[in-house]
Amino acid sequence: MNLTARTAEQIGEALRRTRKARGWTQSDISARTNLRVATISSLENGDAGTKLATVLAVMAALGLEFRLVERGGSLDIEDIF
Amino acid sequence: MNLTARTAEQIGEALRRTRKARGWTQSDISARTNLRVATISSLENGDAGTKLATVLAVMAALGLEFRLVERGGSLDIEDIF
DNA sequence: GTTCCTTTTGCGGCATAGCGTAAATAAAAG
DNA sequence: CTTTTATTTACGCTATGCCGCAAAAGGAAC
Repeated sequence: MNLTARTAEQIGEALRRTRKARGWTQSDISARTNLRVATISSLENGDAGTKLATVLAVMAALGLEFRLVERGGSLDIEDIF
Repeated sequence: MNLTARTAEQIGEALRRTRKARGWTQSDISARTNLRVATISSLENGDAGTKLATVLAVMAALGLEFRLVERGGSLDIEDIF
């Protein structure tokens, strides 16, 4: 899974793929975050107007965290081994 | 540098540290992003209401990108070598 | 002290996120 | 196919981001 993101579209895609990998629906995320399903939908579809708080809530629900890395920076160890 | 972030405060801190490491001012970022200095300030101080577009613009100006990784996930290769 | 640069805070304004609710599509299951 | 579930879109609403602009506060150097 490539979870590198420089755009809202890439973040939305990564969140949707992670959610599906967990076997969850947008409704499940909604229940865990108190965000509306419509808000999750908008985020997954790449709305750059989404608030940081919303992104972080969904990330937390999915068990994800951010790493801020240099563009073209070090590879993740799992990309090698 | 630990650039792992789960909160707006951690993202703001990481952005500020990266900016300083580049020897730049908030005004420099402002010029590169067309965001106000006040907006950069707010973001660096951990305002979770900041829009994703704003975060991404500052990240791009700093030459950074996101990686979405599992909490407690794989280490960055530079943490080993 | 003063000067200079940087960061933070405040104001009025416009644009829009996220809310509740609901309906309309889309996709999956039977 | 029909039924069920999932996702998207729309309405009116309140809250707030970001804007320009400005002033205040903080920090470093002299």
